[in-house]
Amino acid sequence: MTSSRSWRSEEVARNDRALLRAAREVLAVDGVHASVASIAARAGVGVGSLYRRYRTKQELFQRLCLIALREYLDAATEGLAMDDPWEGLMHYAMASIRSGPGSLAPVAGTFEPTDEMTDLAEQGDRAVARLVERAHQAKVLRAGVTPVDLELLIEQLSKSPLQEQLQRQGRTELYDAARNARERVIAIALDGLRAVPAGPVPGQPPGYELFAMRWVPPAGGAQQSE
Amino acid sequence: MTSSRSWRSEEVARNDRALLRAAREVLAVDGVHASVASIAARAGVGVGSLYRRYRTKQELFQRLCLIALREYLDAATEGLAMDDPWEGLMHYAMASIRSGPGSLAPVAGTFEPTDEMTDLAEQGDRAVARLVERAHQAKVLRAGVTPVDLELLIEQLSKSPLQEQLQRQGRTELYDAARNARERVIAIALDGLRAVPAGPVPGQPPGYELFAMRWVPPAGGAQQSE
DNA sequence: ACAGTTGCGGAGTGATTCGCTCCGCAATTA
DNA sequence: TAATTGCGGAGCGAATCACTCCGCAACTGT
Repeated sequence: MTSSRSWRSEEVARNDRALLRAAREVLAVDGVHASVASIAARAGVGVGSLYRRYRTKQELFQRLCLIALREYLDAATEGLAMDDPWEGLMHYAMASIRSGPGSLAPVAGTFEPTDEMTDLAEQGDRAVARLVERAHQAKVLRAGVTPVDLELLIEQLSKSPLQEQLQRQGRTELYDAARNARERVIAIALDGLRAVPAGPVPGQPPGYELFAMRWVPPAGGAQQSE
Repeated sequence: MTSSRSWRSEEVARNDRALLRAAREVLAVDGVHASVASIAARAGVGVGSLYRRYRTKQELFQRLCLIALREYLDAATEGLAMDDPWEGLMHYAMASIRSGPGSLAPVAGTFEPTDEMTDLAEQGDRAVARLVERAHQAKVLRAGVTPVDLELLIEQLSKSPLQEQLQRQGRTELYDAARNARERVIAIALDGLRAVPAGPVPGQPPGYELFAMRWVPPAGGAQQSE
């Protein structure tokens, strides 16, 4: 069961990645009530394959949190490794938003964290504190902003209600527009952290259909998962 | 349990308000899967009272959306009535965040909107467009920001993952700190819309316990609803 | 004082969905 | 061809869902 030469082990790994990605997406949309069936369906595997890898639903979520914490720490240390204080801070923020600790918020507090998890969290917090302090000393970060402010802002930006609704309704034709719009919103919000005025808003101005579509039920009838 | 000196009509109105408020809160936390039982419990009434006022769960949600749309339009027109373009814009943004159209996003698209709803939405959109245009002409709004950018930013800020988790775990002692922290985050993010640099971050710097508590399960054992 | 009215809380109900198990099957190996 | 291995998903008991119904308390008219 360890390392077999060349078998379908690569498909196994691929399935596992798909499973983790699907779990994070479904968790972001459905919250705590996310069902294992929908996770497996989104990953394109059967529930049997899910339960062969994770003995229970909670075990899968724990693994997810552990991975997110690792990405969180990595993002912070990478940011610290950068020379420019502001760029380092933004690297951390962007990566942290992307890895989505915010989307894991519904799971938080539902199980006792392992020692490894608390350890990773502490290391990450220390790195972020240094990141913030460095940016303050360079006068590029707005005065008064604390690490907690930054983390809460990141969490606030982690979710994407618009993209969630789009994928819930299966309107794939608007995915690109939604992603562009989301990047603009994130850029605007993060620029509120700047001590100096920001440049122009990046990307294309979003079309109006993104906002207008929200209230009308989907045409095709494709709702929920698959 | 119900002790009122005069006739119950005032209790009826009070129950109705509590019902609507509870519905919005539960909807924000649980999404589409919010159960009527949890809504009634949070409002402090029985499910029977809920169903006497709203024939079905969807009818309650529709009423909720209608109210949110009205508040949305009111906020925009009030903002337009103000003399200062930036203050008017911020008044709209704050009020819109508070009334929480973003927390209604999960319901959006699950039913056909009534004529009154589309009408309110169109009026509101026009008012917001004027609000944005006026702010641009006064050079107080960052160049390139469109009404859709603004609305999506507002939606992004409408949810409060931290407060949701706190109330899910029943940690009432941190409510004030969480509200303060949330106001700071909102202020920071909205300042990203400014053309000119912003002042200091309002409120007290948030304590670290707000972020540290997230991963440990609640001590008392009070979880979920009730 | 007392029958009538009104709105209340929540136990009960059938249908649905949940997490999870188990098994037939196809693909791979020897 | 026989053995092995991981796969998808039907199926299971338990839990939860939206919703109904009824006994009860608060209040009114006479």
